[in-house]
Amino acid sequence: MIQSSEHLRDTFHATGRRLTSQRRLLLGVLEESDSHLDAETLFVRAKARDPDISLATVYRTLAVLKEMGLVEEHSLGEEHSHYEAMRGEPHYHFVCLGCGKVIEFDAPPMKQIEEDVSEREGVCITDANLRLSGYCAQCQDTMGGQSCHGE
Amino acid sequence: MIQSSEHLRDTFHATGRRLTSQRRLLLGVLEESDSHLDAETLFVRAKARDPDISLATVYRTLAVLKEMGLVEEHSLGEEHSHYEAMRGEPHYHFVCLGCGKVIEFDAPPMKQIEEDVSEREGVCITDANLRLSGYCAQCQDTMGGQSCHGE
DNA sequence: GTCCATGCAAACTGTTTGCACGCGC
DNA sequence: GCGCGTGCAAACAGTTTGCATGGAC
Repeated sequence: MIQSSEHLRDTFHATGRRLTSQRRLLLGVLEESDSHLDAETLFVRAKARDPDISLATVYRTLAVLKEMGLVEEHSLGEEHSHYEAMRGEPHYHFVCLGCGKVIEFDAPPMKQIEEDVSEREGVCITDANLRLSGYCAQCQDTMGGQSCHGE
Repeated sequence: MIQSSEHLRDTFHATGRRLTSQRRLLLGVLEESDSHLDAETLFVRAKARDPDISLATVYRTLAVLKEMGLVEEHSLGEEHSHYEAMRGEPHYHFVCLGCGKVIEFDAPPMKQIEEDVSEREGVCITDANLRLSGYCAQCQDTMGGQSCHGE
């Protein structure tokens, strides 16, 4: 969901917010980085360009961007949150328990699951979060594959 | 995965661990409770029966039970973790953003998704975590349904 | 008797907040 | 200039850890 600078300003304006240099910087770092950043990493990378930016601003900005739908928050490693800039198509994550690598993928059958659940339970679904975990190809090699499945 | 007391002792023994009264108590509370408990709630309920139990023991025990596969950890409310006793069949969760209610459901198409991903990406999947969020039937009524979907 | 498990309190991590100043508009 | 956004430091919540004692086996 990368936007031109003017459009971006409007987007902020529309909700009574201001487009500050810090917010622009943080959005930039998020969009440049293909991977999923945690707040600390985002802070470090932003600080490299603006040494005065504070961690509190990172958290506050992430909250704002999330509220505006420009950024998504994930609990990938169970521990702390990771954030990524929205790029339109919904997608899900596979996390390698060996090396921490994250693979994104789409899963068309999810539509079906959502429909089933929302019909059967009478709920309305606004968000779907799917996280698979296991071992990536490299890690399986490294470990001799003994970690794959319980059997 | 409810076990008899003797079998339970063996299960602990097999990994060089001991079956203490606290561990038995915590497992009991987890199994009795149909819902998903956070550490604090589990602590309070356990404390009602054994006023001397400490929160640290709750956390240490949960870590052990998780490692033994007797208990599962979920990040349901994004904030802090929830735990539930394993009951065999895998299942997924819907969380109501309005009232926090959790609905469990099964989703057969998940099998297909797992196969697709593991084949396409060459990974081996050991765990699948699916969390849908939205609004339950009651909350939709209460709010006049204006919260359902973006449209 | 050995050694794991516990209780307690202090430490730690990730995140949030109060306040005075600064900057977008 | 008004008011949101910022930096800083302190507060906070959830979780972990060091240490001496207690209990399982």
